[in-house]
Amino acid sequence: MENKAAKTNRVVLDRDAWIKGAIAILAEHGPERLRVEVLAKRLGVTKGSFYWHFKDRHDLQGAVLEYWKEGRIRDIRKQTQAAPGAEAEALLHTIEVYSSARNRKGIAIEAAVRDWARRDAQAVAVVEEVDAERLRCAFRLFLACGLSIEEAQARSLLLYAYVFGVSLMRPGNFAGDLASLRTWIAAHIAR
Amino acid sequence: MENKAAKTNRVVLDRDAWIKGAIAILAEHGPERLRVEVLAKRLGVTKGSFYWHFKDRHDLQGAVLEYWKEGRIRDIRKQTQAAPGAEAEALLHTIEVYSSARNRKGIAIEAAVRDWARRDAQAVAVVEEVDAERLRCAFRLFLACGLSIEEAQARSLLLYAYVFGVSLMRPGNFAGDLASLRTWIAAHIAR
DNA sequence: GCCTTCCCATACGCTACAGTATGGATTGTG
DNA sequence: CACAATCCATACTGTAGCGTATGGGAAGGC
Repeated sequence: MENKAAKTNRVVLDRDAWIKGAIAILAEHGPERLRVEVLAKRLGVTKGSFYWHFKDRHDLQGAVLEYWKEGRIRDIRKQTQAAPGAEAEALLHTIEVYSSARNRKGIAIEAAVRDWARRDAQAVAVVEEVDAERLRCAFRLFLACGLSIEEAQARSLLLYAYVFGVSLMRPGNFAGDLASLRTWIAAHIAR
Repeated sequence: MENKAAKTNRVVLDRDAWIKGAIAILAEHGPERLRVEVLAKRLGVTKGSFYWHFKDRHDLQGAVLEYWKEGRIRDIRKQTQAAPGAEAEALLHTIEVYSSARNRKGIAIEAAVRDWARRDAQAVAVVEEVDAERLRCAFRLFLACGLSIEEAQARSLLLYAYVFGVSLMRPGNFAGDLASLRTWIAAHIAR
């Protein structure tokens, strides 16, 4: 028979599908709520399937962290690559991309992993690697803009910390025109 | 008998003791791990005591949030009060106090509450009130330094976001002399 | 067609907690 | 001393979730 996928609708998953589902739960409910049975129900299977693909819950957690780390490192490298002479623009672009709220799910995952890292050594290691890579990328851009090593370090740390801060706070009704504030700040950091 | 408190060592608690114990758990293990029985064991009693002081777990959570909010608002007002002409110093002092890692437990609680606010409406309200008050306090200082309303808003947002960011990331071995970087950044924000 | 491999379902025991019911001990008050 | 109020312990039910054991259906190799 050539038409096979018609009748039973049997769901067949691979490790990657489990990891992506796990990350969705991570974004919505945090690392503490990442439960095997809940995830299985979300994917339309039972946990009998889970324990085929993973040794236990901890196995899944490690895979999720690794997956997230790879993606973040790929992303920051892509965002900060700049043609010679265009480093200043790349800096502003990076600030814009990472501090804007349009990437809501990404920010939620980021916050969840960071929260996770307050109680799990493996998560700590992953977060530190990602932090280090992002700082290096920003640092290189500032250096290419002609700044001294010290100032490049200081500005990249300021940039990174600021971007994190805004993503975690709730400016609410503090200022009428938040966008123009952001523009001012980005210029002040990157100048 | 006049000497009574000798034998049984009976532990007697009030609502406040439960709240403080709850905050300790919050700092160490996060809001998700704030469980009635665990807290009771930590305090050396059973949950029979808990349900005398509190209606249920949610009742405790609300009390914890309220307690935290009051403390944070008191603290930021105290830290940002400045004699006329000393506002610039007060700004640097505020940055120093809130971004230094010496207040580790306070930062842990802060992070836990903020994490909590990603899933609980009541926590959201509390965090927003605290954020607003802190932004107002910084804003007033910048205004007193002679800045325009717009720039005062931008700088207070930058200050606040930066302070948050550093408290949540792990600079690790990024820079040799982190302290001097911080000094540079503080000056750059407050200047 | 048959058998092995792959992938998932079902059923089970176990632990951690939330909340309730009830009784016991201590303290204050007349 | 008697008695009520206060505060905690014990025992119970019910739910959520982890991990395991085992069986069953689907797909491909022979």
